[in-house]
Amino acid sequence: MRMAEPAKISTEAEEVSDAALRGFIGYHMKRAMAVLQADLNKALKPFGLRMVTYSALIMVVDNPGLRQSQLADALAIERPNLVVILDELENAGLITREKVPTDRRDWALNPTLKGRKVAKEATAANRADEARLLQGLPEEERARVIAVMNLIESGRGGAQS
Amino acid sequence: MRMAEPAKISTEAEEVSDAALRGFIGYHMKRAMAVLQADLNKALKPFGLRMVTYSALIMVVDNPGLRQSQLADALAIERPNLVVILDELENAGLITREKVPTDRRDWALNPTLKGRKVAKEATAANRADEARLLQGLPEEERARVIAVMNLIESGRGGAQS
DNA sequence: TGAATTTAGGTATAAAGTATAACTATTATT
DNA sequence: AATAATAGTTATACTTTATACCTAAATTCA
Repeated sequence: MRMAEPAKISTEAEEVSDAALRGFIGYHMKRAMAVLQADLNKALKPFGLRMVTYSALIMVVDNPGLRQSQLADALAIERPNLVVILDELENAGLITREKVPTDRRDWALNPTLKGRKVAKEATAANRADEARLLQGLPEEERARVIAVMNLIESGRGGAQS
Repeated sequence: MRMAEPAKISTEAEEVSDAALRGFIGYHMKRAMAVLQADLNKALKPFGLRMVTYSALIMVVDNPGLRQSQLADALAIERPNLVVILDELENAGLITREKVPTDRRDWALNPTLKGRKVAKEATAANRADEARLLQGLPEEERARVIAVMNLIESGRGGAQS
């Protein structure tokens, strides 16, 4: 057997290719999410909202009276993390937390008038932003993508050990 | 004008609906990404890799000799954050950092034999995992989703202030 | 009933991801 | 030669996400 020669080491990489990674749908999703999230957060800034606080606000507007743990479940957020999000919305005067007489452990979440107004305006801004990002993608195509996202989401947790 | 009566406050939310949020493609993407990321990380654990370290390893295997800043650009990672990722791969014996004689500021990244082997195995695991998540989604549909992800990614940064 | 358990909201804390400023060594510019 | 620019790095901070634990209140059940 010959003496080991040093392995041929490339030291020039003219063209960097991510072709292998592009074979994965997750790679594309992660990159697209980064752009989308930065973009939406920019659109939400004028309303003093982030993506998470926007989502929470919309849920409170659409489901007045819901409890924090219901909201945490619905948004797949851990309860401790939801606390600061709701603090933020409450301090901004967008929602209220009110004791529930029938179960004094609970707090009912309700939107304020301002909360409803801001939710409406922020939703319009978000829609406009997403429409711009999708650049006239046909609705049918959009629905198809959403269906695949739901398919992925439903496949939760089945990885082999 | 009448005295303000307390607004009618709902305190029972039987069914929590996220219908409004489901109108946004970003909402579905975020939820799907959370599942996909947790799933892939589980699949990568046996190899001592995370999603980021896997991506970096694949890039080094496919582009031997590339520089750290090229890699940072390709993966859209900030240089300082890449350092610890490469430390991790180097400490695991999967890649090497070698001084480049022609420019002594540079470090050329190259995979070790073990790195190539692990990359191959981890890629197979990832592919299997993604296939399971997509549950036999036709290739054409998959390509369609990727095209939309690329469309979103290309729309970077145009939000109105 | 009273004791143990569960649940809701909250605090504290940690790990991971992401971003910026600034430093050293080296190379390029003028 | 002086200045500027670049590669890698360190330090740091902010955000996101996760876990353990605490209290008050309600529920279970023996």
